[in-house]
Amino acid sequence: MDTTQRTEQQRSADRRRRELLEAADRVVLRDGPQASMNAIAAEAGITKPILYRHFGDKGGLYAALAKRHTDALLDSLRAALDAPAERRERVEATLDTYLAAIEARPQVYRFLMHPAEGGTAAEQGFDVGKHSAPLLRRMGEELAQVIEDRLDLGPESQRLARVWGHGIVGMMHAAGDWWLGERPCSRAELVRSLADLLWGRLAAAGDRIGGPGF
Amino acid sequence: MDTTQRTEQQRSADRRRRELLEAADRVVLRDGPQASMNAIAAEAGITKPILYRHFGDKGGLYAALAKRHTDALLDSLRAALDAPAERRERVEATLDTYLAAIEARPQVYRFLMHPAEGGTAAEQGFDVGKHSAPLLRRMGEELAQVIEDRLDLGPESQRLARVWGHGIVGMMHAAGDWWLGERPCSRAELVRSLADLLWGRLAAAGDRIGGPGF
DNA sequence: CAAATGTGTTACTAGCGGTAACACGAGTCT
DNA sequence: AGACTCGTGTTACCGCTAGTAACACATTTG
Repeated sequence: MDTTQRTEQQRSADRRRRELLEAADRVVLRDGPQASMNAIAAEAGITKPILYRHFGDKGGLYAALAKRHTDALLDSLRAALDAPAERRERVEATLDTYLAAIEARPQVYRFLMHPAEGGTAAEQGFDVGKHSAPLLRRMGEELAQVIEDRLDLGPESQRLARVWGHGIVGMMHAAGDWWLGERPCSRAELVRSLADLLWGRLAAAGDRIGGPGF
Repeated sequence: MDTTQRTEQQRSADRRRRELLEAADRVVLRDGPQASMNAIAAEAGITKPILYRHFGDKGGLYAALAKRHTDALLDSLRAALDAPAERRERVEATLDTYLAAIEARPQVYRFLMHPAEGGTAAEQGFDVGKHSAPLLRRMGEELAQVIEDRLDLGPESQRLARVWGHGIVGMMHAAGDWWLGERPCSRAELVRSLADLLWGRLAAAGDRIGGPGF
């Protein structure tokens, strides 16, 4: 029952845990989302059962690994969202922050986007704590909170903020994913185009000749 | 070399193929994206190798199954996009069509969106359909085409249209996914909120008290 | 000293995607 | 008729995966 014993051993366990996470990080960076538990264990210089003792199952390792990156990315996004600047500038900075992150480490973010997708049927029965689609949902909720806190949207503000939060995050994600694959333009151009979309240029645009009347 | 023989046998093969696809459809509707080849074969009353003879590998079966639903959904979306009405009405009709579809058969569309399922390493070698979501890409390209055809967006119209196509589709998808999970409001409310976002209400909204200056 | 605890191993299960080898039936060619 | 092809179906297998049991070693704690 000594606290000294517990803290000392726990400290060692935490250090190992961090080392294992870093090894997993390396493997995911190299092999992408298909990284196997065997490969991660080998990279860490150990064998599988240790991974399972530390993280329970693959979902646990995924969750721990995801938390690191989502927390880091969300911190960057919060900084961009909270910068003292015009709204348009803040929106563009936020978009650019996200796109720069996925551009720098595409494999990691592809890994983060795909939820658990377990092999066995254990996932389907009861998912008390792990059903969440982690990164996208968290970003959506976070953005929704910022929108609701800072914008005056009238009586439906709460619902509007949440819908917009998830919608904008989805827009950012899908456009970023497509852009990463095709690279049809520079990052700055993409940012400007998306901000234009959010700024109502879709509604303001004129019809082409032979337009919607037909 | 008779044409009659060939067409006869091919007709039979096509019929079997359709039957197998319908069995696969049933299993996916029941078991979700984790449906295994064994389960599909059992549902069809046969064994695995026949599936592989017809569809090559799991990706082929996925692609064939996906094509059916994507084509059907895209047809509905095109109809909504081409309706003779105001732009705002068309946008809302398109959003509502998509949301009604995913509401009616959530499992199918979850299957279509999350195909990647890291099986063996064989999948990694030749990636016919490895891209995260053919449905999202196709919808994005399709919408981009409609936007470019019908809107006058100035000199950068082509790039803008493609970015917006993928962005709007991503917005629709992410918001729909979140909405399906939480059901925080009615479908009509969601449609209106998203259309409001696209109509520039984000840019037009006023600041809250103690706003961005802090 | 002995008990407990974290670290590590080998060896295994069950299921997956995918494939070879073989067997049967129905039309076709000579 | 007999041989030949071709599509349909099987069983039995491969290599891989996630996950687990059983056992061994070191270290700290009572």
